[in-house]
Amino acid sequence: MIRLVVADDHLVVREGLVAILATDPSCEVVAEASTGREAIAAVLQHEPDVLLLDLQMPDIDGVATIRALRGSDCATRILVFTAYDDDDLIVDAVRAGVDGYLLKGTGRDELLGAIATVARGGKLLQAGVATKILARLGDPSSPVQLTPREQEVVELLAEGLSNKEVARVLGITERTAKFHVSSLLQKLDVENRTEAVTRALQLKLIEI
Amino acid sequence: MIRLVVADDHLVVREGLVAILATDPSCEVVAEASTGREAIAAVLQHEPDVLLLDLQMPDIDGVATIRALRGSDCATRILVFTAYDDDDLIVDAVRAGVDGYLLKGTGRDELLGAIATVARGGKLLQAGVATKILARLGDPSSPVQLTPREQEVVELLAEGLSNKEVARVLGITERTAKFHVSSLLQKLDVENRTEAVTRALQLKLIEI
DNA sequence: GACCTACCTGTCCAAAAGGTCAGGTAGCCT
DNA sequence: AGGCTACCTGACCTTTTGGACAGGTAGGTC
Repeated sequence: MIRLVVADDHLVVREGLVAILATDPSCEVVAEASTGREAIAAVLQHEPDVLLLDLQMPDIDGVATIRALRGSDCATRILVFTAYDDDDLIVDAVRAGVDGYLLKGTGRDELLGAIATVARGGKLLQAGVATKILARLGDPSSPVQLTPREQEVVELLAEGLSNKEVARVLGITERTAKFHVSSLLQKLDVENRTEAVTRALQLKLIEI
Repeated sequence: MIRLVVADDHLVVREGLVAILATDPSCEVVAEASTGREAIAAVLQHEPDVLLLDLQMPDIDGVATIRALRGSDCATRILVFTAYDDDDLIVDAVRAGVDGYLLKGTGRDELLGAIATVARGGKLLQAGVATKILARLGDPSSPVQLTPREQEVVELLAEGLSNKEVARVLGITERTAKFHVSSLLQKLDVENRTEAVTRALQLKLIEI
């Protein structure tokens, strides 16, 4: 018998998971949680075999929940079940130590199979997810590594600051600000600050 | 008795909705669909009272599904149930003629109440959704309306093109390109082309 | 000490950017 | 016809930008 805790902030998703799990006599949902905090409390209290966890939740988000549980001594396996196929989140979650990563839309058999797998101590990545991970780690196509200063500068560029303004904000001379901008243009392989901002956004170096 | 069709590409969500609806003896799910095409076919075949519809689906997306059904003569009420609280999608869906808009995470009572409301012919917008609609329509805080030419120019700016390059691409003089850039800076209320790109991205005038 | 990186600064210069003032055309609407 | 918008162009100006030199410091590693 596999004991589970289901954590998702959406009632409908929780109900759906519970309904599907109810069709498998070897599964038993011992608790439900709608926030990260509730999920942590439920896991520590019930010590289930598997935690089915959404990444998006109020108060404590999924990744933080994973880190908190991994920091405790509980042996519960964590199976992420989320709508997000965002690269960064997947990488973060996997780094935080999940045992499996499923995308919402997963079918009944795949879901039950995944639960059985991680309950046995196995690891599991869906095909699409694995592809993203490998694409990120295996093929460092754009390992653009900015220095802390360059990071600050590119963020200010996105806000439309001139070299002079950047210099004032950072407490350096305009000449040095220009130096950092030039470094950025080189690293990002672009010809002007406007394109640098676009490229930085594409590479997710900055957000707006 | 309210007859429903449930359309969502995620099995878990469909199961969740069905499970919740099963607790209400006045509701009956007559069909499920996992794509827009299936949803249209199911509605035309069963002519349910209410269609519970997700906006994100393979083949035909939710908004297109709504338009297709509104174009037919079926009297089925459409209740959108989606994870997206994206402003544009909500506005599009409401414009396409939905009878209600619920966000995933809606509770049991609210869901059943909403279904009963639209089945009676009522309209329904969740508080959060209504706020977004009003914010968009009632308070035209930034009704930045670019001319076709300005739209072209701002897209080229995002690619890092200089005025001279913009002029060459558009077949105009550099002076005219500068004119359009100046117009953009005014409309977007910014001081330089770099900030103009950032602002245009924030306003979703362009994509990268 | 030699070496590396990150960081900072200077001078000189050509190009680009952006504003101001002053025009032009074409199409559409009342 | 008059008014409107979108679009295009010119001359002139100041500021900004970005590159090409050529250096400096501080902290860390080998």
